[in-house]
Amino acid sequence: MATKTRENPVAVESDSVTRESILLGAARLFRHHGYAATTLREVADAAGIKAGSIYYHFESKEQILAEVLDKGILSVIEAVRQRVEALPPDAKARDKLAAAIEGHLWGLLHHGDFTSANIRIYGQIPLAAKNRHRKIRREYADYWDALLDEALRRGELRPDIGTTISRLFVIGALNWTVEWYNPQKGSFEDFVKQITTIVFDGTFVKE
Amino acid sequence: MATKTRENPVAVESDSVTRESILLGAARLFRHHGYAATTLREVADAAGIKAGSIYYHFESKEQILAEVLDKGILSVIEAVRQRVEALPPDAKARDKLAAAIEGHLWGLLHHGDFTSANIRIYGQIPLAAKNRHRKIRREYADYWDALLDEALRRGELRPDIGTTISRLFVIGALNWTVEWYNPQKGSFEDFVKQITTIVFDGTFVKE
DNA sequence: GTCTATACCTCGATAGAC
DNA sequence: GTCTATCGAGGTATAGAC
Repeated sequence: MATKTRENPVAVESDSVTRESILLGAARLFRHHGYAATTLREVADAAGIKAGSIYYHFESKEQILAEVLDKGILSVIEAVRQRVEALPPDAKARDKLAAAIEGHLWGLLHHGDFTSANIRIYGQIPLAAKNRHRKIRREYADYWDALLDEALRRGELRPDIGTTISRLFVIGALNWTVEWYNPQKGSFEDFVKQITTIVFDGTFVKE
Repeated sequence: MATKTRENPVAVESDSVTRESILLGAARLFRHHGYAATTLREVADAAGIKAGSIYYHFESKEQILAEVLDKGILSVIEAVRQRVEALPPDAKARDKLAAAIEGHLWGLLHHGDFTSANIRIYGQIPLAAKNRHRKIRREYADYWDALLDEALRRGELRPDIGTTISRLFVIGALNWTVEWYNPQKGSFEDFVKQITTIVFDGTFVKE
């Protein structure tokens, strides 16, 4: 991930170890206590420094929030894109969506502090932070809508359910798994398989 | 809802208008800003009184939190029980679960500030508050597990997916609808029908 | 039952030494 | 690059008048 704060011509690197450590600690604290309840003294503590030192790396608490939110959604987007684009363009919609689901779950669950923080606190952050983050969320939603529209055109998706409601329901359901997924109760692969089955074919047996 | 703070023999009524107004305002503020970020001055403002006056009705901010959380989940539990128990005991599992889904969505979406506050902030509240609220959550989960187990025994539910994972996935997905449901885009009945279809039979057409 | 006034605490952020 | 010290603002909660 390249920095946004400086624009050096060569080898951009504001990613010091301390900086990353601040972000990770902040993500974990935001996830479990919320944004407002998390103090910069706690964040500093988690990173092994004192509160004042944070301001060498970040301009404000809100800037930390912005980067935590971005890291969360970008983890997911990157994993999804990677898997979907590995398929041939004419692959079946079912296979593309399965790849998207697997990618979404992988990014979500392998960066749990960032993704859970994003999901949990997005509805509660200052309006300015929300506005800044809205665009990337919109882009990710559009990506899914395109996948679902394609599936609908090919006759693979139920025509009696709108693609918008499908997308909202499915992404919401997937996102919430970060609240209850337990890696000790079976492999990630099995988990993905079960979730994908429910999303595609439901919980009931076919008649 | 009867009060918990007093135990009068007859006609328990600590539910003054002001008290209810404080709870509703607090629920809305908790929902949109989180628990820690919400100040008692704001809660008082929403109720049309001054901050100090809150302490005539509540012992502390945490007591307000506890009552908001309870109201949220109890709205849902009551609606679900009502609908399921209106069916004959030998009704098909599919019908019982449809009733449970409809009840869950009804309670959830008709008390949005309380239910959304509950869902959004549960992961972020002080540990003491979490411990106090855990029991009722467990009871509601057990209720669903019993419904799903019955459906499985009757051969209506997919045997290749555990009832625990089904319950976690379905309740999580239903809960998240409070974040995006828009009553202006179609009737509640249609909404329930579409959600129920996805949960039972999935998003794809049957082969 | 609600008010005003205030005690006491902790927050985000800044300044300047090292 | 991190520290200590501190500012001003705003938090929960309490006390006592009305």
